[in-house]
Amino acid sequence: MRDAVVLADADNFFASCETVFHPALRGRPLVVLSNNDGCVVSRSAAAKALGLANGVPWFVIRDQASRLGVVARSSNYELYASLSRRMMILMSHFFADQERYSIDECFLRSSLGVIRTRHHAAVMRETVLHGLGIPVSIGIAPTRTLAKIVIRLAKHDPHRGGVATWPSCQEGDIARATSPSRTADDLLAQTPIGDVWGVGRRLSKRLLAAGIPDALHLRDADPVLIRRRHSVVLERTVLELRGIPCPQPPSDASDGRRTGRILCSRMFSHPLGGTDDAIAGALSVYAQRACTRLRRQGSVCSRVSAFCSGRPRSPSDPGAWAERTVILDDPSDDPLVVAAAACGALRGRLDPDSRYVRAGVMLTGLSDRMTYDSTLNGLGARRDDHRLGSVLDLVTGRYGPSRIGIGCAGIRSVSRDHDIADDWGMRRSLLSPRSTTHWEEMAVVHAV
DNA sequence: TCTGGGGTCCTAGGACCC
DNA sequence: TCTGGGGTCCTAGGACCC
Repeated sequence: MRDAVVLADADNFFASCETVFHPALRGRPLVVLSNNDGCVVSRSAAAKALGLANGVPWFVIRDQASRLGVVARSSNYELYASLSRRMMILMSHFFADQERYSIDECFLRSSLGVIRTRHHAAVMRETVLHGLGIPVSIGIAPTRTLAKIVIRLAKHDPHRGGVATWPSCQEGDIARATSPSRTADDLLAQTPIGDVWGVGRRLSKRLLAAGIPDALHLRDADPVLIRRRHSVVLERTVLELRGIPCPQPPSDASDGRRTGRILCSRMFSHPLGGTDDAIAGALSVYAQRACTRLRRQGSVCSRVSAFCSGRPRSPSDPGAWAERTVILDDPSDDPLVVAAAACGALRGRLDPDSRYVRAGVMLTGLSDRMTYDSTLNGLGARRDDHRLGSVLDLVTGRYGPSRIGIGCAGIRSVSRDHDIADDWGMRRSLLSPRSTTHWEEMAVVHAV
């Protein structure tokens, strides 16, 4: 008997999280906004029913939305990350080999057979709904790509109770999913090519032009030809659509798993001039955050890149852009070293007449700290810096990111609706309480 | 006036090595 | 005069994901 892929994906995750401690919001049109309250990134079912789209700038629809009684919230990352962790832990008890694919979805593996897998999945869904208040949809299929397709039925067909299984393996073994099935073909034919997992805008245009308008046509395309004309990635998608699993390496970096590079970048709450000291302050803060992630995954970096970009003034104007990479003499995870490198990288390279709207720090050339420490270079490098980083981590973990910092990122004023600084930091004017991560914002329950 | 952030993999091409 | 071949590693850029 073949194993089944179980895909669990929270419904409208950010919007659902907002209702957990505010049950009065349930059923109401609700949108969650990106950083700086920029654009819509999550919508409740009622907001979707009103025709509000994802990705729309908030200032464009604000008036219309308030007329329609839509509630808006700033992104409350602390709350979402905390609820995500709890949701993942709950689900990890039901099936093997959980892989957290993103903040709101995970893949699991079941060898229980189709009927028991469905039952188990339904219990898992109820457990998360009642234990956490987050609705989750579940797709069961022989491969990830098919699970991604069938989960749409779970989300949109209310008769399915939030769980959908790939047609043709309803009753029997998951392996039978590879045998021909009218309903499976119908489902593939109803899936536009751009909705297939791994096919983005560019690729779907090319495939449409090549006479492949939907998932069914892609499944029946010649894999060799697809590989030659497109890529080995798309060839794998063809095989997965045929029910043949093509394993992918784990992609998730949470829980300290290693990633290949670390990027920390943000838009400013308002444009900053090229001579503004605040830019160095921002780079220093981002460098320290990046170092925290670096230490969490037990790595050191050998390259520090800093960049700063301006807003285009016209469609033909690419906007101001400054970027430089510094190579460290000794790979490091020391916030002092990395912040100095990031700030130094752009010193004197910013245009005084330009207005900048975003800055970022990227760490690359990552290697395992223990392995590096044991090399000849590592033995020669100063290693007494670990303690500073660890202390920063401890203080930040306990008192929040605004209470301690080095250099330009030193003591800053603290306000709830500005992430770190009162000048350039993220604007979050519609932030809900961070009920699970901040004592002073804990939910209050009244007994009557 | 205002439009997110952080990852992944693949490919091509150059440097380098034996 | 004639000037190899096969491998690895690294990087930049493109496409995609949530």
